[in-house]
Amino acid sequence: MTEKDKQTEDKIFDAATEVFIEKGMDGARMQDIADRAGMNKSLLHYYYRSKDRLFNAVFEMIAMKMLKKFAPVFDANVLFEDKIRFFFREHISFLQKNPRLPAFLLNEINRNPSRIKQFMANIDIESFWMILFTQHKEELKKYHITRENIPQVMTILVAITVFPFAARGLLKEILAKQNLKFDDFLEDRKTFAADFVISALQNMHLSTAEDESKTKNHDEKKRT
Amino acid sequence: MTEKDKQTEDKIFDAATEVFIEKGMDGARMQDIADRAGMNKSLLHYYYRSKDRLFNAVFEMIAMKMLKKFAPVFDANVLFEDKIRFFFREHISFLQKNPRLPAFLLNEINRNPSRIKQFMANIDIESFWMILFTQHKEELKKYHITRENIPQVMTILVAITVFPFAARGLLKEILAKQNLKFDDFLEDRKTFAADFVISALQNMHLSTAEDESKTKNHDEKKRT
DNA sequence: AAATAGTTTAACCAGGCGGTCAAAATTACA
DNA sequence: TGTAATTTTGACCGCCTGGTTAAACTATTT
Repeated sequence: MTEKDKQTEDKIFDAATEVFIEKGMDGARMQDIADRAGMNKSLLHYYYRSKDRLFNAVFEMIAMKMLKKFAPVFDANVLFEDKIRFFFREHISFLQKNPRLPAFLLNEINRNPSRIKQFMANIDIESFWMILFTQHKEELKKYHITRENIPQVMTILVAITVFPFAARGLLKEILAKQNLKFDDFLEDRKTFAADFVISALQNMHLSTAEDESKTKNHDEKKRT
Repeated sequence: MTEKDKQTEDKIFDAATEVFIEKGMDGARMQDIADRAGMNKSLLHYYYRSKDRLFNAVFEMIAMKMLKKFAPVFDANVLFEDKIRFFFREHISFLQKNPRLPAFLLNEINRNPSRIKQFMANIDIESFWMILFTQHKEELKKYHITRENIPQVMTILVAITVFPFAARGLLKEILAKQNLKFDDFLEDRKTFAADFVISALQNMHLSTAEDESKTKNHDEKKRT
């Protein structure tokens, strides 16, 4: 009866995913998950042994789901600027369909940092930086982006897409006061963010002399 | 003995702040707070009645602490670009001293969205937009930033500063693989982020023709 | 059809939780 | 100093939690 097996096991998994995302590991209740799956609480333990193991299964699946979306960064023969446009368009679209994933992951990682290993076990960061740097060596040089600055830029990219979802409730409310809708905001953001970042990259060498020596200089001159 | 009163009440509050930031509302235990304050658990109820009220006091204080940092945005007679530099420098410095505040606030708001009111009760968003727009009308026009795009830009600013702290554990690990230290990353970010954003603003009109008509014209299929 | 193996259930723990309370200790006041 | 008021304590309570178990139920095999 493997058929029925998978059926109930999946029902548990799906219900657990819902509840864990909604309430978090600490706030979630096994009884709540059982109710939502429409079955007896003991079945959760029959298939997953403990709350911890059930949560880990859910966490692993969500982490993978999130990480998979970064794969296109490795595509060869694509201009850096096109990757940026593609990233913002696709990643924001993905998060529109899964708006609670960022907050879930960030919170659970902060709550239990040992899960970072679980999250990073499936990615090879070193080769990520390598591929990115070698694939776009010329373009990055043109932008005056040094090797040490790549993380700064990448963090800006991720921050711009992820943060609005992590602060979703707050941002919704703030936008509403200006008669703006969150969904319209996101739709605009797909292109605005790309234009913004590309504009910054193309022109950073004009507005700054990126020497460390300049760091604390307050008086700047008027622009051209 | 109002002196001793304040003393123990503050000890409770401080211990509660620690524990709530560390474990969150759901994960925090009254006994844990009492232990950390070095007193009997009943005293927490004597001074704060319930876990809920104690948490609310802590949440309110942290929300205010965070919001106060946005006040300089209202300063008159300061160039927009200088405000941006000031913002990144001061806000990142503030968060370096309070690195867990963003994750705490974001999580608790997501977990219980009704707290948004509590968070926003102390700020007047409408006049925030108004002041910002009128104070920097000329500069924003020069940047080709329309009224509707201001939230996009502001969200980018906040995202760039806050996200690294919300994803602190993860980012630390990622940077370590490139032999970079989180603190150095933040130090660099104070100036890099400012240069990046200002560069973007100064040159967006060059790289884009920001007509609304263009916004949705990418050769993709019609959206919903 | 009977025995076997796998699935689902209800009843039931032990421990931990937020919260209460009466008594003890301390302080304030006359 | 004596007494009233306040602060602090430990013992306690009812409830909820994750988890267990034996029995009931269902499907599979012979």
